[in-house]
Amino acid sequence: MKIGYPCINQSLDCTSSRTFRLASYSDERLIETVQLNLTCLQRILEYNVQHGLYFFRLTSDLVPFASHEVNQYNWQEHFKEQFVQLGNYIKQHNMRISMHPDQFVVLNSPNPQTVNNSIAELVYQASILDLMELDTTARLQIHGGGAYGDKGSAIDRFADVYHTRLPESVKARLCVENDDRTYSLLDCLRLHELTGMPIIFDNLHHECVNNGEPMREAVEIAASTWQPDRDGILMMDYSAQAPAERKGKHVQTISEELFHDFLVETEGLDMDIMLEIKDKEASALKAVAVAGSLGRL
DNA sequence: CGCGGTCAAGTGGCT
DNA sequence: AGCCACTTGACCGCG
Repeated sequence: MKIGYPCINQSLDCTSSRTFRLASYSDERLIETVQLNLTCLQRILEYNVQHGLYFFRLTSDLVPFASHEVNQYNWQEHFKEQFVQLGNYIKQHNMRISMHPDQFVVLNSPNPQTVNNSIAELVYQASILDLMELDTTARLQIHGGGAYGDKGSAIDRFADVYHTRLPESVKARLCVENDDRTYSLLDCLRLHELTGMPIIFDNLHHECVNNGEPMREAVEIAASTWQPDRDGILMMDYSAQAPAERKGKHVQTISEELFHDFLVETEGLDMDIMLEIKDKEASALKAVAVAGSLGRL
């Protein structure tokens, strides 16, 4: 079991998510920003290794405007060697990597431009993992998208785009995550049947939207969609409901007791856990301690 | 130099 | 009807 956190490290004085306004775009600004982001990413990875955190989500902002037409610069070639070096470090330390394209990536949108933009963004994010020469256990996670009043049709449209529009580089890494209002675990299972994509499981979203599956059974269902030799073991996002906040809002800091209970409930199941908790690596470190005390690491 | 409005992109639920 | 939340705030103009 590997434990990690997404995108941002709050203990270091750098960010790998630097960007700039579209109006400020220039190739020079791009090169400068990507250089800062990659340098910081290396520092974050080193921090993670030093602290036993072997799962990490790369920010979508590593290369600003990477899928926007304003950016025609061949950053892939310019930073080729640095991506290889980062990938080597990741592989040397046996780290697991994911990326999570943001809410604008919607493969089943009725708007063709939205679909085109979404595919371009997926191609960009897959290319980051390819440039790092990571195997297909490094994944891209997206949600099912909208329902548009007819979820069955939306699911079919997703599968059609998957088969007819996505390049192999994306299909090799894509997985679908149950969300907190539209696509339940069973909806994702339908997408899995139609495409072969594994399902990345989110426990908090499952608490928000489900079809009655107990937590352990839900984890088992999601895990069964992963082919370990090709996809790696189950990836999951773990969070807990922020008390007295709207449904689905993530807590500020981990409850070690709740996390302990979750691990007990899923005893014997192998998975990598991404902590979607506001205070980032602080909670991840506590989670590592809890998992270690249960002999799960 | 710090504050705060705004930023490429979508969707749906809540107030 | 508008706001908010979402994997993650950061940029930049203005006072």
